[in-house]
Amino acid sequence: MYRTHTCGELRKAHVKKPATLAGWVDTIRDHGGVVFVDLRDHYGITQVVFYDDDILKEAGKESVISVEGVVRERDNETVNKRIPTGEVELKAEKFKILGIAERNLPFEISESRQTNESVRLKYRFLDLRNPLVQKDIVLRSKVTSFIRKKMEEMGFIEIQTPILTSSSPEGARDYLVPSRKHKGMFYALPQAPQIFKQLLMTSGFDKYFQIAPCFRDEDARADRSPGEFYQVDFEMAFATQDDVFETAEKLLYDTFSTFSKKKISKPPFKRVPYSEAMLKYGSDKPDLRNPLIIEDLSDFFTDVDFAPFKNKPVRGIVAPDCIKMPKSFFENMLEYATSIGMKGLGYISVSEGFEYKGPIVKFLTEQKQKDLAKRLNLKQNDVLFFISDKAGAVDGLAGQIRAELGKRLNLIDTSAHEFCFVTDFPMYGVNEESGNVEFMHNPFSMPQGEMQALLSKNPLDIKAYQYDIVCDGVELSSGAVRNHKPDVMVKAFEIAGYPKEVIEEKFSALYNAFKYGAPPHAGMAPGLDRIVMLLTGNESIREVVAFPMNSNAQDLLLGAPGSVTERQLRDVHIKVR
RNA sequence: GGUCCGGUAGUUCAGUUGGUUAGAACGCCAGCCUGUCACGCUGGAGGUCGAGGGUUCGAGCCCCUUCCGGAUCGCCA
Repeated sequence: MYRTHTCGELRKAHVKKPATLAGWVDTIRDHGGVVFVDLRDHYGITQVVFYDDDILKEAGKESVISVEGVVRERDNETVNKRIPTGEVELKAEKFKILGIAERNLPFEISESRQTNESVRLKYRFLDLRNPLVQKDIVLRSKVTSFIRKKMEEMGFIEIQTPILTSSSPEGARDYLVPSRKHKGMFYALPQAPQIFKQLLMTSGFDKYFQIAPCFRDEDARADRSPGEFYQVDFEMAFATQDDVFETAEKLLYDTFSTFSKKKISKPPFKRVPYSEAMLKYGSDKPDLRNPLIIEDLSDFFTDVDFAPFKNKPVRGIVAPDCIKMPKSFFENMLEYATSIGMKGLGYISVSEGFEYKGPIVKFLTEQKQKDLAKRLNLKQNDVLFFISDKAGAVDGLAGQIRAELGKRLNLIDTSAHEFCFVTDFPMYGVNEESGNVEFMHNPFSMPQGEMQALLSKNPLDIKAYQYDIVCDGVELSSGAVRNHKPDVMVKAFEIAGYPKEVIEEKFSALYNAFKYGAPPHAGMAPGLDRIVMLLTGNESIREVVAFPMNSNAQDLLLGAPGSVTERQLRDVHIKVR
């Protein structure tokens, strides 16, 4: 028998009883004649006492041992209040080495999080021994299990969809798998189970979900794994956008309030139309914990003789109490503005006695100053920042300034999680290079107004039943009410410049299925990795993945991607140039 | 593919204006130590300063090329 108890288990009640523990040697404190060993396993740490200081010569730190002994109460002065087992210790009588560890570890286990990431990933099995690293993976498991139960409670059934499939209508680059039996043909790994879940709806399943692996061959970011990630993918038949929102609210509110100590925004989550999000927050994934709001001041400057702003899109952000900030704050903000491509960052500060100061003031008449104060409800000690650029860029820049001001002025309430739905995404947009009308997002979303809108409206004015769920400025997922009507689909594609044949060829499965009677359906797919990332407060998504690839899409532990044999290549009819 | 930041001991980092034998902490090794809990004390080993080239009497430091890592834009819901 390797153990009778785990290393997190022994308490005062076990005193004087025999026990056998097994685990990793965490630290050794050798006092000559008495040796203290912290023995660590998945469940915790227990102190083991040896009275022979030669006994551990063989097994150094991180070796795996099994120790038989008697549980003993610790003296008052020697109780360790920092660990749950700290009131007792195991007096060792016999021990066995189960797995010896090399002496020169690549890093100290307890400090692995401070170690260079490529070293951590190469020795991920050691990194994961760090309880602080392991606990995030454990939390992920609990969250996954909770979500599964929650979805089932709400009447969803989990169905696995194929991993070896063909390309899906998402816009990313596919991972391709060459076919052995069909020379020159390829499978694709699913970017999402999009088509399959819509086919399930057409097949008569009512509420589907899946903790689904998704594969996209695109570059990584801090909050985006390269290659693969998991979505809580769900779809509902006979459902409206509001039905989906209600489900998402229940799922996310319950999950977050169960696993986070922070304040969670209560359902119903705020609905922010896309156009409003872009104007007020300068982003389609606004962080609502940031109280700053962007104001459109373009019309205000039409009669002001200041060339950089006159007849240009102008945005303003009022930063309360910002006047107290030192000169360096304004210099640093200007530096930041320049670094994101702005030509400058004008501002007006409202100092004592409502006196306006700042580089822009001299261009404003007294009346204009009054108008501005009234319009923006300016208060003493406010600073008003101006952002101006061409129409396509100004919102994004204002959004970045808003985020940066929020951060530097410490305005973001980090004790809360704020959810919102961004709704009413435009169906179409204009490609800046070609000038052509294109699908802005998923081409399979239902246009608002359906056929009538497609026939009568300017394509650029047509909105889609397409939405995102955003938490703290992190996009968790997008979703949509799907277009389940073949004729509307044909027309929608026609507007984006695709003939009917394109649908028939590239998306034949869905198109054909819908010809045999499809229910209206809608869904979304919150990213599991991002949910866990928010819940654990990690900046990097790699902290919540057991075996993540590095940002260059390599698995440093197993060595993927790696080369294969000539034979393997021949089997799948591949010749590498 | 572009931009920015970085690469010095096993790990995390310091390294002055270009100037003697490149340092610290932790880890490792040896010795001492019977109540520590990140034990302590004494001593020791450990370096292709990412690689290549250049400037110079002299390069960790300056220049060029290149490789690697991270962030970010493009890309991606």
